[in-house]
Amino acid sequence: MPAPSDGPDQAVPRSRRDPVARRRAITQAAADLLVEGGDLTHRRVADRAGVPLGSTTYYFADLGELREAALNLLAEGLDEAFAETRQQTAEADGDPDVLASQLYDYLCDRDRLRADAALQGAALQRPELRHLERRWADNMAELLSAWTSPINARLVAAFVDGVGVHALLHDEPLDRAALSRAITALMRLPAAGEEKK
Amino acid sequence: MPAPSDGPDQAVPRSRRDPVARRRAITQAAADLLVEGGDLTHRRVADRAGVPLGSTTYYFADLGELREAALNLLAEGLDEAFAETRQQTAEADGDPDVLASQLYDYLCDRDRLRADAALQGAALQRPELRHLERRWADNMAELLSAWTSPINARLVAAFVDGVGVHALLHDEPLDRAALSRAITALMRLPAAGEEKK
Amino acid sequence: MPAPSDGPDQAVPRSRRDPVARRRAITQAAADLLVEGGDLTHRRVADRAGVPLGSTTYYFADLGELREAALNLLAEGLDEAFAETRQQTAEADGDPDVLASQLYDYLCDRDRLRADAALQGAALQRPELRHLERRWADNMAELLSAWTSPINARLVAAFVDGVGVHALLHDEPLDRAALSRAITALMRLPAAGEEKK
Amino acid sequence: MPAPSDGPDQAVPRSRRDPVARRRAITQAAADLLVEGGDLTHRRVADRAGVPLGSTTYYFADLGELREAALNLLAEGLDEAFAETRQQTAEADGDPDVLASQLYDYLCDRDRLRADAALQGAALQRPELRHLERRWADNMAELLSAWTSPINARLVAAFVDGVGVHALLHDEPLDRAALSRAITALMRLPAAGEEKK
DNA sequence: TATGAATGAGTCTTCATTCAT
DNA sequence: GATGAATGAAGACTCATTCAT
Repeated sequence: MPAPSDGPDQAVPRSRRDPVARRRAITQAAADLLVEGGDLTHRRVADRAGVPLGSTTYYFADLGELREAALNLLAEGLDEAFAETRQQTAEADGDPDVLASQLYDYLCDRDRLRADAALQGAALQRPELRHLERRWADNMAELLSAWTSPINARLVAAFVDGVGVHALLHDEPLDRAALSRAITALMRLPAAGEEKK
Repeated sequence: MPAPSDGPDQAVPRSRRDPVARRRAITQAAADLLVEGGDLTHRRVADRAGVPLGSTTYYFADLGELREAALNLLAEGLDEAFAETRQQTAEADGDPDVLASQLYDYLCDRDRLRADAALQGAALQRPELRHLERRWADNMAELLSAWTSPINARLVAAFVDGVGVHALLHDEPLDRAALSRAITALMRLPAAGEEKK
Repeated sequence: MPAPSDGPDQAVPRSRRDPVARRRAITQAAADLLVEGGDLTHRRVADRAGVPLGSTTYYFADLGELREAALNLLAEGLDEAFAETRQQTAEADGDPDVLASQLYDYLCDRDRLRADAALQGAALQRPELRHLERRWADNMAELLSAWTSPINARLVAAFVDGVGVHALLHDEPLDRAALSRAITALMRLPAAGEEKK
Repeated sequence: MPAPSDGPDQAVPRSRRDPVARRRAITQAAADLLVEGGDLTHRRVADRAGVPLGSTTYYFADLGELREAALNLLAEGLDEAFAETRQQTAEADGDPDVLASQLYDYLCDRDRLRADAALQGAALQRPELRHLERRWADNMAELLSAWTSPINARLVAAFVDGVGVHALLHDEPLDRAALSRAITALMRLPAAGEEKK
């Protein structure tokens, strides 16, 4: 994925004596494991990453640190995806349908969904990791803040989260139109006081 | 819970000689542990339940079975709470505000929220346990089906789930009015085709 | 060592399903290791005791607890030897020569000396174990207190300790007469004030 | 210690490019660790000395060698202190009080005491290191040999060792007068044969 | 010459599970 | 029926040591 600036030399052993790549490989393997929902153990990570067991403890002081790095990687991946979404919605100049469409795409990407779920699970279980999940919520709120009130933005963010989990748990396909309608409705919710009329 | 329905027997040491109570105590302890987010181990369960270590393997073939029983207990607890909610909303004769109010109460009960999260986490991690979480969604859908379309019911269910997780992860208090508005809006969403006008 | 009350059955497996004996065997093995000066590890203890690795952690929560139990065993052994010494010196009705003789015997028993050194080493390295070593010093002081002032008793105790370590470190045999003279002299030391005459 | 006797060279980063200083820093760090009673590991030594991990194995073939060097350093330190003591006692022209006073000072210096204990512990545990501890005893014997018989000198040496350990293990302050009396008495012990009269 | 990366052996510890009693 | 003892597998982590650079 990163630009292969290997130069013209050999390109095979990859990661031997390349601390950055090695660390990354380990982190990535841990992230994969997390997404797949299995337990995170040094052994499993090492196997998955194709590195000797000792490497995992060489690069990370303890399993918690490794887990955090992996979750960070996941969060960064989501951030990137998010930046793209923002980019495209910005161009749409406030059309809720475009936003709904973007979110629909998000909800169809099960890998992303599972990454998010992993983040959420970690945050739920370990309070000290809550900031990772909150990042996502904040991103969402920020994205929406251009188009609706902060409070509505939060409702939409919660809604999308809920729908994401539902998508993972129930396998009936999502209905794009219904989703679009729901998002539009939530974004148009009146503020307190101006209820109804 | 401990109604002393011992019958005319002797004064036994409580739950000794009462396999059902013992099994229940173990299951409950496991459920508590699950809600608290700790690892589930025979030892911890036995300690928590105040029973000898051997009991946990005597009553449950293996840890998976014990976990499932505990999750079932959790699900039952939620079912019960749900039945109550349904009861009260039924009496309200279709007033969305009453429903919103009920859901608000649900979202304020962090224990319930955490039980739900535990269920969700288990379902997310182990596909064979998905039915447990789905139960909750089905309950929700059924409750709402009297008042809105099935599809909207699902949207509301997802929304409530999402808001629940948000409540656990972010600690700002929830705004009852906003929630009420959102639920009402989602329930009133037009079906496909009757869009807009 | 304990009376073999095995009954008429088999007498071989010894310690199978005999928690007391097993615990004792483990403790003894650890004590032996300590006396020999090697590192104390679960594996080594298990090997030495002829029990599976898991047993050592089953009977002792952690290595520290095992070490303490082993040191206690050592201390008890010393206590017993001490009781005997006291017994015999008591019968001697205050004859310093008898005391010196006893101490000489003590200093010739290298096993005892090494047990003492192990205790001392542990106490030196881990302040929380100092009470174990102090026990020995207190015993000594008490034994001597019948015959000399407390302060002289402490001097003698320290002297005996020092000679013990010397005996371990230097291998020339000890001179019984010199030792006897030294002890007698230390015990007869005048108290402060009555110096010389 | 860091007298900048760099000579006319350049301003190097301190000890970089100065193998001797580096080796010494490592040895010193190891000695400190030994005195503090902690485990001796390459990592800990490197950290303490502020040198890269590799240095510790670069300068010492293995940990045993490093340990021995550290113990040697400790022994040298004691030797130096000893030389001073000898110097001052020599000037005192045989006054036991002066000697007792010197020993008292020694016993009040807990750092020295702990260095000695470390040496003793090492010698007790590893026979091949016994010469290190013996050095101290020999020094002592030599110092005293001018004033008393060799055998009495050994008794005094053993006594001082014992008192040193006592000082470390029991925290009541030492009584200078008693100590002085004891040393004097031990030094004046008659040789075998001339007992009493 | 020097050093950070690397790794496999070995440490403590926890645990599910089995089983004798 | 019940339960405490027992144990081997596996987990986290530490480290001496080796070696590429």
